[in-house]
Amino acid sequence: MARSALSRDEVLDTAAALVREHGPAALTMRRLAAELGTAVTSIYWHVGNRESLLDALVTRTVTDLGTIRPRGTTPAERIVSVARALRRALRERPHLVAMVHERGLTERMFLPAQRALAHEAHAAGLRGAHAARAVRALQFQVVGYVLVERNRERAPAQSPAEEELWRAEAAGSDAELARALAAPIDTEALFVDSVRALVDGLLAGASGDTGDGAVGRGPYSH
Amino acid sequence: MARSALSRDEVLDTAAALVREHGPAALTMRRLAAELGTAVTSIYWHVGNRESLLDALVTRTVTDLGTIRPRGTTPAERIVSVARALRRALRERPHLVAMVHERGLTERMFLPAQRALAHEAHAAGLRGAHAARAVRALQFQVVGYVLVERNRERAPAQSPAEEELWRAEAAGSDAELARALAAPIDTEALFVDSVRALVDGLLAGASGDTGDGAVGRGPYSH
DNA sequence: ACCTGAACACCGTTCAAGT
DNA sequence: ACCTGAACACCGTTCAAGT
Repeated sequence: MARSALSRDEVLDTAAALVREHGPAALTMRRLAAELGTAVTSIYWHVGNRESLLDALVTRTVTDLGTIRPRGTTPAERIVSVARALRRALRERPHLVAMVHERGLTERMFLPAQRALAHEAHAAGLRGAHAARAVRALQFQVVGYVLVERNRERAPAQSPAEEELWRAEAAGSDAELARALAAPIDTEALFVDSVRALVDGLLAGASGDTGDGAVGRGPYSH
Repeated sequence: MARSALSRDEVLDTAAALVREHGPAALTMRRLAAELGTAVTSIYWHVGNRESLLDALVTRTVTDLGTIRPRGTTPAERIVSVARALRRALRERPHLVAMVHERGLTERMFLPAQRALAHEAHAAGLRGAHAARAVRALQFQVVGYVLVERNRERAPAQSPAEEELWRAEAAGSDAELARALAAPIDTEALFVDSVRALVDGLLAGASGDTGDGAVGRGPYSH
């Protein structure tokens, strides 16, 4: 049965669906062609090659992540809300986000959120280079957190032997701490706690200076 | 020329060298065989298949990252020193660390550092579940930071058009902030600032309680 | 302008055969 | 116990040929 005309968008749609459902490894040109009901070589006419097909998928994902609306009344609340919204968006498309990451476009994907954070940092009284550092610290933290979190989810089950090791070694100083570290993590709660603690630390340094200065001031030289 | 007996260790060594010098994509069974001067199939006798070869490389990397010695006098200083040592170790083997990450073993790799952080959290007066959260917040932050940082380094050059966009949009509120965000990042300084700020935020909540409690206490409900 | 099958140079892996 | 070449089923990509 001769299928109706193939289009670039159709190729991208089916490719995205393939990645979403079966992971990036499933996106081979031959399988994609089979899914589309065309010859493998037809795809090349529409998207060039596999590399630029992936580029296109990644670009799409980046623009999809474009909308961030802060919620809450205080700057700190609004920053936490941006962080949470971002985390949710990233977690909804794990494979595609991983592809964005592999291609080094994580930062670009983050531009809209960065803008929102900059606004809130300003509202919180931070200025100039000082504010920029706070924005970037938050940006790195949120993105980094989600990357680590995703990694944990893919991780093979922890061998019980290792947990025992942990417990034996650390029990001397704080048994409850050792137990808590051996227990599973509530990653949502930890995320909010982390962002909150960082925001507290960042805003604590907020005085009107425009400064070149460091965010904290302790003697942590190396 | 018949080469001397092949060994599993020799296979792993050359494989690791290949990854370190030419990236993970260069590690094909055929190329590895050529490098070793043997038939492709000999490798299979020693390491099973490509998958378990990668497993072995990753396991090696994890144990290599095993030694962490905190430096400094206050707990806060010592935590920052652990974070910096860790960042350096991760950055020395970018490809191998990426492989560890892909295989979901980032957390395992982090066990020794986790132990050191737990010790310092205790010394700083944090206890029980409260201390565990602080340890994990730091752990996620450091690993996440390095992941994001590595990503930036692989990123394609930012198009000037985007920077202009940024500047135009944000200039209204804080011109210097906009300029600072358009400038390149001193990632080392940002890293230390971020860790410091997080430590400040985490230790600010430190009172003797064993608590279930959150690290901060503000009303950031959603 | 769009689609096709044949062909090329690569993969990882298996297996029967050697020593 | 260790090594080998041949063969298999997969890749992405190119290209001349069709409509």
